[in-house]
Amino acid sequence: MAVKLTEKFFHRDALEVAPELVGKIIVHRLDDATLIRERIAETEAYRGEEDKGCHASKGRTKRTELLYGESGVIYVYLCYGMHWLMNVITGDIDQPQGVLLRCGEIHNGPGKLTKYLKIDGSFNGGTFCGNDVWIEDDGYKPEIITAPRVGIDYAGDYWKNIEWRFIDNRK
DNA sequence: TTAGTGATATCC
DNA sequence: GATATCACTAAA
Repeated sequence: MAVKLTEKFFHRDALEVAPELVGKIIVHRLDDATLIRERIAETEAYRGEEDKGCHASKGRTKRTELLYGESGVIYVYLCYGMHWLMNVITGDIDQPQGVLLRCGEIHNGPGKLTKYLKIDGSFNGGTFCGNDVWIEDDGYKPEIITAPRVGIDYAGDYWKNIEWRFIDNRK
């Protein structure tokens, strides 16, 4: 019994959505109808302009515009010229918040996750509520542990240590 | 540990 | 137009 998540699921606070996304299954349907599935093992919440780890903390730009937009939107970001990091936008319009899908159960690391799922920049601005990429709930209830987010050393002690990273403890 | 990679933002 | 930055990975 796999239930496809709808816009309603994403239209909540990032801090509610992020832990609930752990254990869900992301599905990508290719042109030839092949389904690529991977269970999400780790997410991170990014929330608001005051969150120094969030791209939107530097202000609203063309790049971060999506963060302010509709929930359920896919925000794909090219990092270090090679790796696509995949986010889902949550919350209300004009609130820059989202959840980074940091890694899957099989393929650890955000770069590997998107590579396996064949996600790239062409998905930026898409939606998880469409027919190409979506997220399923098959009833799996992971044991979730929290941890400080990674890769935001520049964000200062407060934001650096806040535990907005959610990991499936089964890993 | 370090090199490589490219879009973005920020500085001229 | 130029440069500094960056939520990473692979190779060594």
